[in-house]
Amino acid sequence: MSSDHLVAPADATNLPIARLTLHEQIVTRLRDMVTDGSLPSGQRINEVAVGEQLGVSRTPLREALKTLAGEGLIELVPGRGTVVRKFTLQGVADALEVLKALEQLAAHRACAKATDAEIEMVLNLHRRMMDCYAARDRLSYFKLNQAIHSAILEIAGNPTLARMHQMLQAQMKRIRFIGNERAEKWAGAVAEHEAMAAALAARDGAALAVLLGQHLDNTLERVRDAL
Amino acid sequence: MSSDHLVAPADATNLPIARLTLHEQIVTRLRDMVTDGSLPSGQRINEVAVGEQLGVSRTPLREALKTLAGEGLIELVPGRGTVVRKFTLQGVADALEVLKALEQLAAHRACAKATDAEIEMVLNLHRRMMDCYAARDRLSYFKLNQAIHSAILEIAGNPTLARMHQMLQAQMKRIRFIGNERAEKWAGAVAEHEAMAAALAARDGAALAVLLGQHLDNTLERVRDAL
DNA sequence: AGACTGTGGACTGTATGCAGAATTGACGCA
DNA sequence: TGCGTCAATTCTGCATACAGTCCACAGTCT
Repeated sequence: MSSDHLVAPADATNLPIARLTLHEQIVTRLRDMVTDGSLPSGQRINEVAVGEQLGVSRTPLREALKTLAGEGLIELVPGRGTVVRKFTLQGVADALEVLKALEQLAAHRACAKATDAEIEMVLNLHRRMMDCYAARDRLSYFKLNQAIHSAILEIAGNPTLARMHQMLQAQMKRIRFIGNERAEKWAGAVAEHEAMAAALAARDGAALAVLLGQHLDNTLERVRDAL
Repeated sequence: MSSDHLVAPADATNLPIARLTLHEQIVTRLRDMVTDGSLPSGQRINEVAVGEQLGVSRTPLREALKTLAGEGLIELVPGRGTVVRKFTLQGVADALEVLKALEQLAAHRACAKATDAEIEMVLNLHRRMMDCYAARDRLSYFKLNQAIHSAILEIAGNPTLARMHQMLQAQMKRIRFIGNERAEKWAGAVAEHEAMAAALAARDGAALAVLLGQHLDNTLERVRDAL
């Protein structure tokens, strides 16, 4: 047997291979199902039905539901199971307010400590996002948008901050997704992103924080009638 | 039979009786066990052992562990179970930084919209806490301290904000508890609380935010050698 | 007719059982 | 003595089984 088999194949990274438990996989699947609407908000989740649909037993499914409840995506009603959380306008406003505080903190930190390579990476994401806007590719735009915000949070280098942000972002994902449907709203968001990219390139944390704040304030307006 | 038996006994409230699932009870028990140190940080959790200790089977216990993992109190290691999360100095600093952002947001909101009764309620907690300090009752002081911070978060009237704050506060609880052991540190914290109470009484959100920020910055120093 | 009560089915909450991965400790070897 | 290997044991991950709760519908009584 040639020793080639002992070295990593060409496409392998050196990262430890992902050891996903069933529980974790279910968590991400359910998160996606909430985002894409196959689990409508307010819907009661039937454990046996969803379990069969995903091909898993109730045990890991229930564990996943507990995790998602901790993230605030669903709610546990004792004796009556779980329902997908329903957002009121006020609830969204509240969440966006917290998101704003977190992202502004991240903005200051990120601008202060980002390497040139990291900034270039974000700007690259931004350019690709703009291409998607030009092509009116809403789904790709949306994913890159989230990636940019997450990247800034990563660069800030505060794992706790990143965790909290991800939780909130997951909650808002569904609503934001339906939010940018109207063309003029989308255009507005794009303009804001241009300004934010410029502030980041200039490492102007204060300016970036202000722009992020405005962006999120406007987000509330954009998603207003998506409820 | 006298109709007296049909009315509620003297000590009964009219609130719906708390329907706690086993899962929820286990969550709070485990949280306490992490705080009081009976589950030392870094310790690997043996499901059968802890299950027997609490008198529950592994299923609800595992569900509780998933919840706590979502809160960041413990970590799930695939194939190897769960361990109580270990904090580095940097990790605590990161968490306190986020806590600061959240509490400052809450400070502004709370000062803006609190009723007189709510402010009086917090000031009352504060006075009771000072009594505990005078009596050197560390445990009661500690609980009232947490209660004050939580109360301000409640008054802010943003459930999402309150949720995030509670998660972080739960993480820091253990460390803070060992933090105030030295008398001079305790005195410093007390002085800061006096100033914060005054700012709240004056409904000066900006001042309260600044004071909270300093308080948390100092908290980091106070807990520094508790790691 | 309307309201209340009892019963059956469905679903959640908890316990237990089983298979596979991980750890420990002994043993052999250098 | 130190290190690597391998087997036994322990523990986790998942599935299944059982028990208790909720809900809807039908029957009964006023």
